[in-house]
Amino acid sequence: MVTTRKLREVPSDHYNVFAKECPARMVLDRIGDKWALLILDHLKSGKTRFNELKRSVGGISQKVLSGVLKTLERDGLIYREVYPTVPVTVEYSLTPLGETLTEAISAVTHWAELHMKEILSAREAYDLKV
Amino acid sequence: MVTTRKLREVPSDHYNVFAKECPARMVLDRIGDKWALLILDHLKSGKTRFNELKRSVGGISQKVLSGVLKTLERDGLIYREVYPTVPVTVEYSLTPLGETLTEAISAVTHWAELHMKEILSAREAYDLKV
DNA sequence: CTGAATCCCTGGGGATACTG
DNA sequence: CAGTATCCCCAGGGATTCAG
Repeated sequence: MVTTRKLREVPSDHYNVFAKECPARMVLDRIGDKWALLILDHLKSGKTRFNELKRSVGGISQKVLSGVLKTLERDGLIYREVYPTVPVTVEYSLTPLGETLTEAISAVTHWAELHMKEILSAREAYDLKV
Repeated sequence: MVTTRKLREVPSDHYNVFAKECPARMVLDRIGDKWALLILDHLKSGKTRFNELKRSVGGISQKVLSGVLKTLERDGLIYREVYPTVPVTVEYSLTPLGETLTEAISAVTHWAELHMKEILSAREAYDLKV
């Protein structure tokens, strides 16, 4: 989620990108945070349980993991299945919608891999000048 | 930029997604924030000056705008051209690299427009159950 | 006009302890 | 096991002012 303090006056003649109705904003808010993409990526390899996810993502706190999972579930991107074993078992997995999203995202990650070096060298060049 | 407090122990047997070398992380950090995508999008329509950008984006402070522009320039995604007029004129525009990125991103924004309704109705359904 | 410098406040998210 | 509840810290970013 992106931080917005007060959301002051937004010129009314201009498409309000903060509105829920802005699709790009909506998706970016979902995948732009520190963890969501990673979780989605791990779920591509199949159903995964909470602690399993926690371990494989690495370095995420329980609070944050459960929070991210909740919003992803709310948006219909992942399933959450509870099995009444003892102790309880919960499995997360991608919904069809979630799968199409990971495919769309792969365009960006692919771009990233392809152009990483250019970015890195651009940074070097920039830092030298400064 | 994503917030990371201390970057504790990350299991060493696991690909460190926080490392600069993780391309996805790098790009997401660049476009995942509140403004970068918007700016990139506005720049698709051609060279734009600072205040022009500020107005058309709407609601962004000068400090933040100049900050985002700086990191985008540093990563080789936008050009910054200074004309020694008086008062000074500065024009920003996409580099070829920046253009390819906006194209990659469009896969996601297109997905967003396509599936927005599904997400919205998933939210409604979820909120009813809770 | 284009920023840089300052001050301030908020909420994301880390650590830890506790439940069903 | 799978979370919830608390506390706390700090970087992002808003508002405002100053400068080349």
